[in-house]
Amino acid sequence: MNLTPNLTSFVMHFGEMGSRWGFNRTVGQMYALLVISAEPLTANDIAETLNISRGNVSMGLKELQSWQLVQVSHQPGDRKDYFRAIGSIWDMAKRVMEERRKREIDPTLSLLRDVLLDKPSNSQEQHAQQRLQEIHDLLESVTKWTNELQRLSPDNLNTLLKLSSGVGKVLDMKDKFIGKEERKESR
Amino acid sequence: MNLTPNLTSFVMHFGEMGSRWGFNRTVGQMYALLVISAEPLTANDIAETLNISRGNVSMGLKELQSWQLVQVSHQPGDRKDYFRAIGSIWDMAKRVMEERRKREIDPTLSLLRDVLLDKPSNSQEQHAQQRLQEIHDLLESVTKWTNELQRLSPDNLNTLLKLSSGVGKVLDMKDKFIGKEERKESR
DNA sequence: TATAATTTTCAGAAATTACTGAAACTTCAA
DNA sequence: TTGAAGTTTCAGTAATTTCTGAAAATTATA
Repeated sequence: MNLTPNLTSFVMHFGEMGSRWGFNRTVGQMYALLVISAEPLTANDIAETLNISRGNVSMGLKELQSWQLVQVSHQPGDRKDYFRAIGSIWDMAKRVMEERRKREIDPTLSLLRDVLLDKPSNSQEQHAQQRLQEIHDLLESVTKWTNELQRLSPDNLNTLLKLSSGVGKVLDMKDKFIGKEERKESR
Repeated sequence: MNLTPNLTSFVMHFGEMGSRWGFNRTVGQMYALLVISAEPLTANDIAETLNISRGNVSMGLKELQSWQLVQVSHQPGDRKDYFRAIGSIWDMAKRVMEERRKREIDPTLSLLRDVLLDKPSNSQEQHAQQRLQEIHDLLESVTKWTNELQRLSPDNLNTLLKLSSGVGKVLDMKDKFIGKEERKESR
């Protein structure tokens, strides 16, 4: 397959950025390619278009599948595997959020929990634990948020994102609302 | 300086995670060390405690300063530089968010803007641009959100984080509320 | 200004990570 | 079964990143 210069530069750029997003250059390129492609592609299409080895493509696709960012599909009467990027932009965003949480936050959270179980044995530990507790609490809140976001419908996600300049407003709403809800519930 | 086993394991863990968070192992360890330390440390303290070379510490501290995560300070009558992690957990969280946005989102956003300026020259580009437009819009919203979050006081950030499980509720109510607010404002 | 204390730089070594391509494996159809 | 079409694996190599340590630079003090 041949890409226009414009699209090539996007694909290459995504490769460069790849490392900052947690996968390597070629995986980034492969994903970009799949995202912009109207049709599903075979591993060979990808290897050719990007000029990388067939073996590398196989490994890269495995990685992308582990992120649940690409899906295999098949064409009738053709036994090759065809790959495409999963669903909507929201699906992608959710998956990336989820995977990064798993890789970047969960392990630390679990270590922190362990460390915080021990009683501090001296003033150095005493002080350290205070900081670690703060980090723990923050990460735990972030985790809750991402869980919550996972559950929202695309519609609500959209609303929430567009609401940005209204974070202040959201906070205001919360007071009134939560207040109301709680009063209602406790009645 | 000597760390208890517990703290050592935290520092080492932070090193391992470092790469997932955008800096290398030793930079991660250095930061962890500074975060849990009650007193500011000299570059030599750090090199000794972590068993890494003085030169490496110097480069690492530069990196951490570029993230604005550590500050230099001085002790009267001592010309050594002392380093400490910046302020509160919120300061840290904000800085990390900000830096990651700069490194992970901004460059892509700017490339996307460029690519989207060109009129699609064929149906391949046509389709690609649609997807790119979606990605662009999403990233732009995320950017706005992070800007908004930067401005919030620790108090409000706290409230917002704690709100997580209520996001759904708030969104449901949103229509009524935004309606109400706007009516109020336009009066 | 000289020198001692401290920090930074950077060339090369070490460690890590990514990539290739040929061989092994799997799957399907005849 | 056999073999053709396709995929995966993985040992070895290439590329990249990180780290060291000695030399250069900086800064304060006498």
